[in-house]
Amino acid sequence: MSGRNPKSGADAFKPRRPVLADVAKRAGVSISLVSIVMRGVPGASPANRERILKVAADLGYVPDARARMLRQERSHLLGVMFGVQQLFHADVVEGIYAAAETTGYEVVLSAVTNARPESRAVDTLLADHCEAVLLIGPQSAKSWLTDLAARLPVVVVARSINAPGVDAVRTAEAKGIGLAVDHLVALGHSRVFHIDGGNAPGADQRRRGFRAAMQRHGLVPVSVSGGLADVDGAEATSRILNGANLPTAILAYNDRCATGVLDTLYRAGVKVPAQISVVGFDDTHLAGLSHIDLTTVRQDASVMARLAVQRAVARLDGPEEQRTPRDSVVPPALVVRGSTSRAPRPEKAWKRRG
Amino acid sequence: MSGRNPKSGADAFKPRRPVLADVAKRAGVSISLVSIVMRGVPGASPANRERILKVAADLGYVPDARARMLRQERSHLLGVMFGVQQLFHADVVEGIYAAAETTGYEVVLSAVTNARPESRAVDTLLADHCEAVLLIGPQSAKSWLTDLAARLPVVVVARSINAPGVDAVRTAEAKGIGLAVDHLVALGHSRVFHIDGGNAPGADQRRRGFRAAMQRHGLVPVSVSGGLADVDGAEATSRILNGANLPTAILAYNDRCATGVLDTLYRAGVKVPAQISVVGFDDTHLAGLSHIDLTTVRQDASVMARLAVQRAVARLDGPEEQRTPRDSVVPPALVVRGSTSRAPRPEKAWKRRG
DNA sequence: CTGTTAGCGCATTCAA
DNA sequence: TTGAATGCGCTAACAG
Repeated sequence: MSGRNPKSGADAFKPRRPVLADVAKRAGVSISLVSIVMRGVPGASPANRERILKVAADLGYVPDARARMLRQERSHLLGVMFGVQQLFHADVVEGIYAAAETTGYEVVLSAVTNARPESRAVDTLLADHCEAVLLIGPQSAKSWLTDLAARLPVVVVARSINAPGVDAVRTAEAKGIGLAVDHLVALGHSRVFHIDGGNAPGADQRRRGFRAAMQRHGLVPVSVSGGLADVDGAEATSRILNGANLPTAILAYNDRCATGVLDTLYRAGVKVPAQISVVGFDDTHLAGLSHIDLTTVRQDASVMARLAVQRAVARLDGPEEQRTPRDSVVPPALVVRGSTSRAPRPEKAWKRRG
Repeated sequence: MSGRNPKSGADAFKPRRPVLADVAKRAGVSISLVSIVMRGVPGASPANRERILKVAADLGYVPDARARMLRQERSHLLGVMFGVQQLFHADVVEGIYAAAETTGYEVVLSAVTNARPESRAVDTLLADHCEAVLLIGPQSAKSWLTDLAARLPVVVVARSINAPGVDAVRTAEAKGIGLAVDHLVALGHSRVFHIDGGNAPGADQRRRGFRAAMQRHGLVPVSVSGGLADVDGAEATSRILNGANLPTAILAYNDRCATGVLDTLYRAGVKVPAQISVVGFDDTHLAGLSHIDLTTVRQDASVMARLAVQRAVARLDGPEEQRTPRDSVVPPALVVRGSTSRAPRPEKAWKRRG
């Protein structure tokens, strides 16, 4: 009970969090020695090291990231912008953490939500002194990305973008759609519709890829405007069902959109895949659920994440020839599940009721 | 072109990011005036304010969060730990951002992944000087939470915990399970099994709630060990199907687990809900997909998020009587969908094949 | 191996 | 309304 803090009068004040000096005083050494120990760099005797670590633990000392980074020339921080509700983004984020582990960089997350636009998300990343930012599926204008890229290395993941100064890691979207079309054509389908993603990441590439693949097979490509949510897929499907021309297969912009398609077909009493085959994109966890059991084009999130981190680190620390932005294209793969089957014979094809 | 940086010799150096002093020099005013303007506090003439803001924008000045927070007594940061793959957590995170918006606190995210345990996630939050932490569905030991709560306000969301010093915002789990049991009993079910969540958040409460509800109806509660992933639900269902005693309804720990249940039943040729009814928990986006169409117990993520933020802020800034931790219980609601129906007549009940 | 010193960018007294 | 000085907690360079 002796030797307590001899500060004047007041008895109950908020317990300040311990700092380097507190640890030093308690251990009877200098501040810089404690700093050396906390950073794990050589320069302290084993005995002191052990004792200081013990004192620090006792006090509950946690290094102050703010002060540490303020002092250091570099932050070694990678900023990641992602959509908190996006299944595919979650896969990429997980991969980014794993990939960053071995690089000496820390990851800082910034979420995009309904109430939090991309610009806000990135501003906090900048304020935090991230050295590079990885943007997952950004929707912002190209010019905005270009401006951002003038300030620090920007790696765009899962959006096909051709903006100067911006690194991109993307799936070969057109090729992926091509795989899906080839698969359907091999199953005898000829009336294949594409429900596109509107302005969503990669939507344009997928639309083009669809057109090219269909034409390659001598078929007529029909694209219907959709979006990235299930409601978009549902609405588009309703429009299709109300139209004159009916497909035997639907290629949705992504898995989530495809669930909306399945939904609407199911409610309309259309059998999948007997009457209409459905293909998604992404191979999110959703697609594998056996009640959905969706044939889909797989984007490899962990490979994309690894490449994205590699690119960011190369831009920052790599040799000169690695410091310029580039495109990294990851090959997609078709995952065949139960939502596709041989095209129905014309006379057995689905007819509108009533 | 006069008055350029008079630094010696070198011509091409890395473009340092602008700081307060750069803006001040360019605008021909003092640093502190720029500071006043950037913080938006009174003390500058409208003319100056406008000009300074313009210069700052031109230079691409972004306040340095590290330095700002180092200087300030308080960080006004709320740390949020969440599982990046958890659908329900995403809903809560979104709600937390929305709720924090009006409080003057910023949100800092820290993800838990396979390779990143909760302790690491929280350590970064502490290093960042968060004033309080909101932990979504933490799995860590109670003692760890108690220790943490000794350092700063801790709000646990979606886990029923009775740890001293810890705030909790949770659903009335037992009541939710009770609603599900009541629903099933009203449909004539008597052989109801519960696939539990093992050690997962709330699992124990749900198990107890199940037992109590069944006994209230004079029925025998059967609990089977499960978990929070779909594979857990699938495995448990296999065991059930191989057992001697067959249920007419299964209550899964959560929606994700329930999809595993549906999956396995589907593969085994068991019709849902004709032969077995299935109920989930959470009402994640998953449950509403019509191909899953799962009757489930809804946890209101946005209400929970709002309460959690309120509690954190009250602990930090509230009047004295608000500064002690407490439990906030959110009522659940049953969402009836297509995975439940009237119990099959005994003679029509599902029989094992072969 | 250890302690001393300076300064990162900013907010904040206090003077002018 | 403005400007000069101080220090937040820490690291880095140097001196003992």
